[in-house]
Order: sequence, then structure tokens, then C-alpha cells
Amino acid sequence: MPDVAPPGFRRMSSDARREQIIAAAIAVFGAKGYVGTTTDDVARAASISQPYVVRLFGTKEKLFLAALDDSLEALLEAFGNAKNDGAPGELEEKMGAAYLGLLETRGLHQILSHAFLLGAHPVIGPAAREGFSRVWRFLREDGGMSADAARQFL
Amino acid sequence: MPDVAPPGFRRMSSDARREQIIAAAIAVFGAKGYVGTTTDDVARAASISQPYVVRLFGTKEKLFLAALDDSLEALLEAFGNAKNDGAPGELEEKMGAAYLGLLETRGLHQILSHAFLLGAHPVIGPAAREGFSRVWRFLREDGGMSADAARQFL
DNA sequence: GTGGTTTGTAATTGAATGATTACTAGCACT
DNA sequence: AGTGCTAGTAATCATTCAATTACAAACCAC
Repeated sequence: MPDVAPPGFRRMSSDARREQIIAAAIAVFGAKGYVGTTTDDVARAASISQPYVVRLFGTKEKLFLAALDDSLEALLEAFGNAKNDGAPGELEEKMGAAYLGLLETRGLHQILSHAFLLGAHPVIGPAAREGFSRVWRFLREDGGMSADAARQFL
Repeated sequence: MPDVAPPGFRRMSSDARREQIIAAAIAVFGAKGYVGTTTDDVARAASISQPYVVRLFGTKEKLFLAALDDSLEALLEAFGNAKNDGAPGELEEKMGAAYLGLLETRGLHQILSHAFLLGAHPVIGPAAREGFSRVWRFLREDGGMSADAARQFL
């Protein structure tokens, strides 16, 4: 007997679900790492069934890539805002502050670290390198010089 | 028919085996992380059977803790040497150089990072925190001030 | 209101993997 | 040369988990 929906139940658009799942995924992947996280962990964090998570993203790997991409996007957006906010002050200072603000999002910093450490993985490794080089390019072309930007990130 | 030993085969003392396995474990855990590494991965890297790895260390968890401890020991020893080598120069500079030297050991830096990111793990988390606080104490009591030492490690 | 589409689930499967068992061969000592 | 101990393995087990299947309820357009 497959699941009786609770009386006042409303469905959600698959796009909204995807967003919600990605948010949950960032937190859980950040806390337990890629391999250490089960699709069921993510499902429970998003209050949804495990098969549906798999169906909306295809594979666990793609889910992680989506979460990673979302995190990188948030990072670049925050840096972009920090640059153009028109307030006075050193650019590097502002970006540092922006990154500290990002840390509020639970798991964001950690999922990036995990992705970076997964360099050996055949799919996630390249994706992570690509992402970091994107950030690197942003910092170079719109900000401080290489050695300094590097330090800010290590 | 359990394994026919090759003609010129010699056995090894279990202690020597343990050391050899730990060295292999640091490399493999460093490359693929705690959860991403199978006991069989470590066994193959040490050219030995999977059950024997488990028998020598009890569980995969204990194996990881042994590898982590070994890495921390190597780290502290290198810092200790850097401090007492009698050469001229700033202490922080010397410790930085010592850490760069440690990076030669494949996987050492990565296994420490992995351990740190595994803060949520009920056993590895506390062990990692304890280890890092040991390093922190060493840096405080024998070296630079807190904020500086922190930066050197972030 | 009915028929098709989309959101969602329970049940199941197949592979991977940590651990155990049961065994064999080399070694040391007398 | 025999006896006990230690190093080592192959085979197997139990569990976990990503993925698939088969189904049901909500929503929408007409």
C-alpha cells in the first residue's frame, strides 16, 4: 500500500523541490563528505523519499555536482556583490568579509573543501578543479594579485 | 585450498607489517578519504590480504586512527627538529619550511585535512580535535603567538 | 468529471564492503 | 623431528546503499 498522503498535503514543483534538496545536500555533504553521505541522508534532510531524490538528479554523483555548482555560484555572486557595493575600503578586505558571510550557510565551506580533497575522483575531481579555477580567474581579473589571492584562500 | 606460498617467500614481523600498512594507509586514506577507502585498497597498496589488515588493526576505524596518529607524530617531530636545529632565522619561517618538507610524504597533508573535515564522526572527530589541539599547544608554547600560528595553519 | 501528466512513495534488487571463520605454512626451541 | 606459536590467506557472511520498478495520489486542461 504505497503511502497515503496526509489530508492537507500539497505538492511542490519539481524545480522548487530540486532547490530544496540542493540546500539540504550542501549541509549534509558538507558535514559527512561525498562518500560518507547516503542519498537517504539527503532525502531525510529534505523530508522526502530516497527514490525521489535519485529520480530528480539521476545519480548521487550528479546531485553532488549540482550542490557543488550551487555553492560555487553563491560564492562568486557574493564576491561580485562585495566588489560592486560602492562602499569604501580595500577590495581584499571586502571579499574576506563576504566569505565570512557565506559561512553562515551551513556546509558551504565544507562541501568546497571536500570537493577539493576529492581530486582523485574521476568526475568530481575535474569538476572541482574547474570550479576553483573559475574562482581563481575571478580573483585575478577583478581583484588582487596571485600570491595574495592564493593566501586568502588557503 | 588456501594460498600456496611462493618459493622464496619470507614472513615479516607483525610490527614491521603494521608500519608498512600504516604508510600505505596514509597514502590511500589521503587520496580517497576515510569512507572512500576500502580496507582492501589499503591491503593491496601494502601487497597483503584484506583480512590480515583487519586482523592487525581490529577495525578500519582503528586503522585510520593509527594512520592519523602516525601523521601527527611525524608533524610534531618535524616541528621539534626545526626548532632545535641551531640554524639562524625566524622560527616561523623554519616551521613553514619543515611543513613543506613533510609534504613529500604522499598523503600526509591530505589525511590531516580529511580528519579535520570529519569532525562530525563520533570517534574520528574527537581524535582529530585532540590531535590538532596538541599541535596548537605545541605552536603556542614553543613558538609564535596565537593569531599568527592560526594563520600559518589555515 | 474524466483523461493525461507530474509529483511522490513502498518494495525490491544487486553490488560493494567490513568483518569473521577456518584453514595452511613458516619459524623457534628443545 | 616434533610441538606450539605466529604470519598469512581463501571463502564466506551480513549489512549497507544506490538504483530500479511498479504503483498511487494530486493537479490540469478540456
